[in-house]
Amino acid sequence: MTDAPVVTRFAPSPTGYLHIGGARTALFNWLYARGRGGKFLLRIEDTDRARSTPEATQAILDGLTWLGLDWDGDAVSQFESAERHAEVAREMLAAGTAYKCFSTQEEIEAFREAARAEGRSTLFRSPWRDVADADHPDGPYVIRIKAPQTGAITIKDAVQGDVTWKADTLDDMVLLRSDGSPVYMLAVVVDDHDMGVTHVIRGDDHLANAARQSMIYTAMGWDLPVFAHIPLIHGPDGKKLSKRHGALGVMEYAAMGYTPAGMRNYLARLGWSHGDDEVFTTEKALEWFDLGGIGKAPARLDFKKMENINRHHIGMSDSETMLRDVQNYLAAIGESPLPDDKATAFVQAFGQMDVADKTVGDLLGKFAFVLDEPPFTLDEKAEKLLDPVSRGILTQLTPHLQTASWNREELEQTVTKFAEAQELKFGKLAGPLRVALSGRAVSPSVFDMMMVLGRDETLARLVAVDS
RNA sequence: GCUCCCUUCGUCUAUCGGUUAGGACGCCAGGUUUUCAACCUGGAAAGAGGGGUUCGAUUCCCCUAGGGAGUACCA
Repeated sequence: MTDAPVVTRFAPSPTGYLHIGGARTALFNWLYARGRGGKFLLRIEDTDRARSTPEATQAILDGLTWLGLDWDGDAVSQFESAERHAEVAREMLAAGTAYKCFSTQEEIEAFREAARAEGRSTLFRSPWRDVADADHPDGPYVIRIKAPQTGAITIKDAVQGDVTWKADTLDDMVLLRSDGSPVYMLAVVVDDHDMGVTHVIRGDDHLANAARQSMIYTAMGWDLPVFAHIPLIHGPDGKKLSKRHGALGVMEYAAMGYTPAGMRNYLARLGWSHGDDEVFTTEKALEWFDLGGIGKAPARLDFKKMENINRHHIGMSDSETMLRDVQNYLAAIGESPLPDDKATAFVQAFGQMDVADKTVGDLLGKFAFVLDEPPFTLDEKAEKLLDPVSRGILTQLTPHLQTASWNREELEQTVTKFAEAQELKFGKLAGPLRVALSGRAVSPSVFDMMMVLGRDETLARLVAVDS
């Protein structure tokens, strides 16, 4: 490892929400930089004016924020540096590493068609590459790089290893369009250089671009960053991610009840490994993450595993974090947040109980007994459990609880003894008791609920079912 | 078409020339239980195919097949 401070960046195009693949790319960059005391920058690649929207930019920022990935400084707009990009193209022109090309798009298209028809390479060879200024016509032109025509270009990739292209398979790409606007390939390189980016960690759909980009670095005499092209994420069916199966925005994952901590863990584990470690905190990920642990093959999304990881994180979560996740979850599904009193009740209850659910939604269901207001409306199952006979039995149980001291051991003893005295299996008693306390047929342990509810509320709920 | 990348249980992965190929999710069986879940025990389950190199290949090389990406005056 180098001693120079690490600078990474995440550079999304603001054409939609932050999807799961982008989120993972951002996470890898964040982990790498933050784990080494470096900087994590954000650059919005908004040079495609037609497709870029401020709403999308905001959605991406929101997604990153929800995931817990913070960036250094303000997100910068690539479009705003257009003048600087053009300046570099002109510098290259002056240095002779680029040239003006007056071929029209029609000419180029015609060339390519002919080449295709004859089975030749479709790489365009501009006739203007070596034409002297004096012989230039007075018309629109693009600036093209003078790509090397012999030899080979090798980029060292931290994930893919050395990747080599023969020079004759690379063409003189356009740097500056005829309207004077920079092309993406130029913009990224200039921005990455100007921002001091030391490590470019991005999807491997950019691997081929790296060869082209390296020519610009070389032409300008700039140091190349370390490249790390990570494989894309595929849907559960192994196909490229699409809206049909999981190319959802991260906020939709929030709405499904995944927590940021769970997502970070799952996403980190998808395509990266640290031995056999599966469930780990973000602190550990920061400590362990490195480029060498990234795999080369694309990984599929597995919701079952994601749920499992999420469950562990809900189990590990502290109350305050869990409350924040709950509030974000409610916002994501379009419901109003818990009001203060319920939030407090939730925090208290969560702190007292040892719970772990797959999703925040499931968790909330578990805490319905503390969040819902009695009297409860019972569903069919609950109604069945709380039949008149059961109500009568609960009424007999109440006085025993009245005199019990309120700790879990004694409560268990009291209830168990009572059941024995009534010649009832404990399960027979637990059912009605559960319904009385929670209004539902499914709930946490009845003793957990009694402890959380406290004596007064517990007794009140028992009395309420006495009819 | 051309260029480049990828390929270990169903899935995510470990292994960095010598292992009974390990773990996790999921699945199956059994156990536990106070509902749901969880939990415990056990089990089935993998090196795409073919050639090399080597005393020895999952591991290194080549070919094939199958995936993927790029090939723009898009990003």
